[in-house]
Amino acid sequence: MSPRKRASEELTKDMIIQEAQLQFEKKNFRDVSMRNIAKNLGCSHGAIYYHFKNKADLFFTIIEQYFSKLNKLIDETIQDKEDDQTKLKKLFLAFIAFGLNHQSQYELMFMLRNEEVDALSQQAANNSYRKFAEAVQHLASHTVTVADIWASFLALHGFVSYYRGSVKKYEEAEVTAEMHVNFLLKNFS
Amino acid sequence: MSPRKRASEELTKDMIIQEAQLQFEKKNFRDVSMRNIAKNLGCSHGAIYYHFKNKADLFFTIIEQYFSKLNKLIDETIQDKEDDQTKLKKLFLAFIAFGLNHQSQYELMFMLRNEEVDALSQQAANNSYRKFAEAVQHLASHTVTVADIWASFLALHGFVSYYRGSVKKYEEAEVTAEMHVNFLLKNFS
DNA sequence: CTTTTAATTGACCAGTGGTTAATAATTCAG
DNA sequence: CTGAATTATTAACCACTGGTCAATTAAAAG
Repeated sequence: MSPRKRASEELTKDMIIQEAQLQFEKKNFRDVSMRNIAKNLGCSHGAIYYHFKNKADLFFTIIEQYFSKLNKLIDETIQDKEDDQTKLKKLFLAFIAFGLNHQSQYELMFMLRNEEVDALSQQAANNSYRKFAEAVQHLASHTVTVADIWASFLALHGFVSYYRGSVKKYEEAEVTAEMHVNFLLKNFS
Repeated sequence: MSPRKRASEELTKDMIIQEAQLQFEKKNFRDVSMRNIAKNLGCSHGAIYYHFKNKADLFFTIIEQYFSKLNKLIDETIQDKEDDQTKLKKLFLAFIAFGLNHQSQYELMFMLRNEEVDALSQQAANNSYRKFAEAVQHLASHTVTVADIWASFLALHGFVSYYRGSVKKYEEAEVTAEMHVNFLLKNFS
């Protein structure tokens, strides 16, 4: 009946992002469907494809904010007024907390390999890791090898990868997380 | 035309498992479709559902073998004729090698949470972990806490979780794997 | 006022896992 | 040996998925 809406009802990128983000907070990348986003926005799913190339494109746009969020988190941890050892511990725990409190996003950021937008996503992930690595280097008392930093990152990643799914929020895994981090910190003191 | 095949052409559980396994070696759980399995078997996909409750059921049947394989791997490592420290290192590397050489299977074993058959799969995973933990306990020179064993498992899991997707075979990540394991072993000597 | 451009729809494609009535081959019982 | 019960299979169907595209209409430009 109306292959174009009135100006007041027109769709914007922001509206789509907002709705997608809303659902993305409670559902996996795979469980959020373009069709359902469209339905909640009161438009056809085809309309979304006018604003975004594809699903990966839309969700990568969302994910970018979370990369920034993570980067900011790393920066903040370094600037804390505490001793380096404490800060290092906080950095590790903060990463885990981020991963477990943004599980759907973390999955897309560090677990899924998206054929399409992968290049961009990969770059952002590398960038975040670089920040992480610099922070560790800076906070570790003795000189640490890049290998050890990478190993500790993978270990944290392992924790998040495992507890996502068996836990809804970081708090539920807090105790175990601390033990995990203590294990890792033995190598940085 | 023929709602039942001649006895000689009848479908068996084994035939289905074989074909599914074949595809599962090269494709994800998600990328192997019941319909394609059926096509390659020359039957309709509905027929498979006569033999297996659903996709998860079929694939869990396959996965069971891989849990056994992993368990055997752990046992074999302990029985090696080497010093404990070497065996511990080999155990860690063997786990990584298993994960990276059976990526699709590893995903289903330790990464995906299957609503349906999850109880069984989870149990098998716990069982394998128990074996792993016992082996570590036995091989570690000093007494180690269960927390440390769990932490090291998660760290190995993190390595596999990361390198799956960026690597096709363990060999491609061998060097990095060794560094990762050395990092972990510092806590067990 | 007309033309151009931008945004939207809805039908469509090819694919997914899963269900089920109908049916034919096989097995079982008398 | 025959007829009934059982078993295995098919094909049509359901409700989804991501994605494309011609047609259409609102708005903007000339």
